[in-house]
Amino acid sequence: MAASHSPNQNHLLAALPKDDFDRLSADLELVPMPLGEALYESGGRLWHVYFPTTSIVSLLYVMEDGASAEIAVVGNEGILGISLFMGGETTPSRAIVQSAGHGYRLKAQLLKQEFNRAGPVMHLLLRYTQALITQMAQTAVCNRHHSVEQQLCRWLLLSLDRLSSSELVMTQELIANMLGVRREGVTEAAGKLQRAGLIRYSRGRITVLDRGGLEKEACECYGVVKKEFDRLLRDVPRTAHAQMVPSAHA
Amino acid sequence: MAASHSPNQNHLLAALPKDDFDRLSADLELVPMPLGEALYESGGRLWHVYFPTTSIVSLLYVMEDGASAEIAVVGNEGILGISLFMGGETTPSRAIVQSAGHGYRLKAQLLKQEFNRAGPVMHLLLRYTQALITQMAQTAVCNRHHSVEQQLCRWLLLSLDRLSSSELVMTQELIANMLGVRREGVTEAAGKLQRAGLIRYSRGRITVLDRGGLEKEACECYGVVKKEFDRLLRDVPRTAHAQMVPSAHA
DNA sequence: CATAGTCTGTGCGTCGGCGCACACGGGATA
DNA sequence: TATCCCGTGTGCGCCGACGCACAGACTATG
Repeated sequence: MAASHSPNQNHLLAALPKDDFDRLSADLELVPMPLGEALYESGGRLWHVYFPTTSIVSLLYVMEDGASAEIAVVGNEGILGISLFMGGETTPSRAIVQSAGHGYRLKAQLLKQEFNRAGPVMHLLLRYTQALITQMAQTAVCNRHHSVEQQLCRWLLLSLDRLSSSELVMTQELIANMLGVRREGVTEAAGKLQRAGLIRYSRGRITVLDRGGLEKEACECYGVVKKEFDRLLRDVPRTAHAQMVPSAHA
Repeated sequence: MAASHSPNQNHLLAALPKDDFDRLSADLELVPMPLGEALYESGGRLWHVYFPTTSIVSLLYVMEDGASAEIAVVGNEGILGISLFMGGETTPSRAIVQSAGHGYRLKAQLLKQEFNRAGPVMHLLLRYTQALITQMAQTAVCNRHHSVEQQLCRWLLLSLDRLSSSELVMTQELIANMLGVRREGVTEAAGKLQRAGLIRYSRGRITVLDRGGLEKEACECYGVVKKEFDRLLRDVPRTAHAQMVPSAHA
């Protein structure tokens, strides 16, 4: 598919003031982000930051015994690699592409320079980080108190918000890994949602039929996080820079 | 007790370059932080930031139905009110004093000014925030996968690290609220630890007898977080400013 | 010393999630 | 078309945590 790509598809990039954006745009590199790719490994160095456009990436913590849990999800609203400008040179989490698509990447050094100008770019990045923190915290509470079914709803909604379509390409096994629960638990919860007419799925394709219904089934965690993202990133000007980066892809 | 107080007891303050510290020191106000006090309410505005010295504060998320969970703990290694400089004017979490003591507070406006100088103070605060993020993320995973007993051990160790003594003043009921579990669950876990000779307690006083033993019982989460804090805040110069703020307290 | 209030111990029944095992079936491949 | 594999459905037994109820036991207070 020769769909047109533009950095504007990423909300953070789109929100940059024109001159900041212009300075960076030549160095933005369009990259495909295939399902399952690991952008960062736990403890690894950060060579690039990524601005997803049509992909979704999960931040995972993996434990010694192999058990894992998603602590946040990043899509076209955000950026991957915050620990770069927060000060640690490495990231403690894994970043795994959870929904294939594209994104723009930027050399770590360049983003750092930009951040250190201490201007609008910095403040935008910090606000986004604040929103991400909220998501992590809410995930912690959700893990403590809510049922697999509620969490599945929350997770589907978070993914939906970051995609243009209402179909997710995603096996139950993968979802289980993200949520840190059993695959069978997901099967059961998903079955319930399907019988209720909220979703339909088969072999790795999930279609959301009734978004409102999902929201009612989900725990409050989804709403809290969404509201905070909206609040923190709402009043940033959606500049929508006119020019397109010469999309140097296959 | 006329114990001497000094801003140096807070690691972040102690790590400030001398001239930055000097600029702030006159505005640092020593305040008592009694057990149970709420420094921030969820959604409230931040009028001050706090640098605990001898107290410990928990960041809690409280849900609609009243259930709660601690997402991070802040003691003399840190600062409360990070959302101030991250960009949100409000904080989404409650901050409750979990262990009584003292701390220094600073008017929000002043810290913001300092942060906006975009110098060492800013970088120190961002590094600390990065460490805090790690703690939150690890808490999320811990909530998902670990038993009440393991989490209790982790929690005791985190508290211990932030106190000079090995005695915590803390009822099981309170601990249960922090961990987001049943009080009876804490009773059971604590009983087990006591029978194993790791701790001793009665009516709100917990004495840690065998720290090494606790570390063995705890899940890896404690170690991961501690290591990351050490890594991120290790190489900050512990300047230990000579002068004392005229401690204007009762 | 008596009393009240708080903190801790303990014993239920219940339930959600886990780990395991295996059956079914659609899609791709040969 | 025959075969294999992967994704999904389902049925166990098990265990940890929950909710509830109540019994000691220590402390503070008058």
